[in-house]
Amino acid sequence: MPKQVDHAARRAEIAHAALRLCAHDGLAGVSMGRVAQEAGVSKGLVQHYFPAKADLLRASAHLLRQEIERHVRAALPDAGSPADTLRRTLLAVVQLGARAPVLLLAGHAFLATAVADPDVRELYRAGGDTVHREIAALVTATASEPGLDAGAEAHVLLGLARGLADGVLVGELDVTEAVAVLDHQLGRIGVRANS
Amino acid sequence: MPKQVDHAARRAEIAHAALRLCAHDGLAGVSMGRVAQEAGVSKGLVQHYFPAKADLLRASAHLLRQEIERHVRAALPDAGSPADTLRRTLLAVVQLGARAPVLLLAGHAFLATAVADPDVRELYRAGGDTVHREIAALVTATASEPGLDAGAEAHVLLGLARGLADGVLVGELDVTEAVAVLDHQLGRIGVRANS
DNA sequence: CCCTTCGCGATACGATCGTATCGCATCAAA
DNA sequence: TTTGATGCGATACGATCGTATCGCGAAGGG
Repeated sequence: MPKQVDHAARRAEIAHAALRLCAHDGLAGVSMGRVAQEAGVSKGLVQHYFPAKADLLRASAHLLRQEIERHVRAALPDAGSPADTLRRTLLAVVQLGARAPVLLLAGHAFLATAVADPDVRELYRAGGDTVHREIAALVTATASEPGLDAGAEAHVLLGLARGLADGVLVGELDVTEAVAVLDHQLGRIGVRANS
Repeated sequence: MPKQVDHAARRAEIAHAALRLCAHDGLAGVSMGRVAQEAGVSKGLVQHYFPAKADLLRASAHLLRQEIERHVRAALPDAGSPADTLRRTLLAVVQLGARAPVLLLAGHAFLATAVADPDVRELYRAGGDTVHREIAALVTATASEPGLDAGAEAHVLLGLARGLADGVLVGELDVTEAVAVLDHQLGRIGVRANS
């Protein structure tokens, strides 16, 4: 057999470069040539790993989902109480707006393709569902208030966190305010800021 | 004087066509030629009213803001109590995801340009601020719970509404669920669904 | 009735797009 | 060391991009 390279790693590198461009200029700024330049490789190489542009975009969307998940999970190094885990998870989402605007922006840019491309659409739906289930489980585990509808609360918290992240992104409010608002809402279902 | 036409109307028509394309394919799908085709005019005409593409995009962003405002205000034909107004306003935001996905999608597509272009960025920030102020005023006017932080509540409600709209958009939940979640949260600050 | 002035279509241009194709190193197997 | 499959760069091509420029038709004032 001839030369062997880490196929997956190269693909990820290129897709990552595409995400960076996407965050900076939107999907409009993503072209094969620019991705190659951003990744520091030749245009031919990009073509080698992604025969068509659609392949590259799909791969980028999948990578994006992984990256967001990684970012959120990275905020939970030491798992404390369920209440703590819940709060830290939501905080991580809110902080996406400030710490990883790249991911948020790319996520928004892909929304348009999500309504057109069934694959990407399913990616969004499934991703959202998974997070919602996890949040709901944490709400149930916390359960300091009786008679709480965990599913509804999860939707409130998740929707709120995402809305706040966008608000932070456009400078409508800063992270401190957003965190305060989130804690305010968390307080209502019995989750206090300190641990 | 030679021929006279409604300059502003033509500009609006063209910008509207751009928004439609933007919602369908994202900003990547907006080109001078396609906008002309979508608007049913010649490419030269588009160029006549918008010398550069950036002009067209800026105008589209401004039109988008107006359209969203119009959509929300259209949901308040008969102004009832402040509580009713508050609920209907937020409902209108949530229903953007189902009834006018074009506007939501275009809004997301422009987010990337909002972080780059100071003009568009200010558009987003100012728009968000205005809505927030109005919501906060309505919360204050409703005020069935004592000791409520109207600003924080407004952020919760607005963030939630936007997050829910996105959720509806990608099919994560349907409008009925989203409305139920919104009403659930509204109930907490003393706003009931019936009037 | 002519003539100026503006609205608008048509065409042209270089740049860049996505994609196809070719050719040359490179390295494992024989 | 020969060999052949493979990684990857280079080049080419038509389409489409954004923009510049020209010219005709129309319409109202002289």
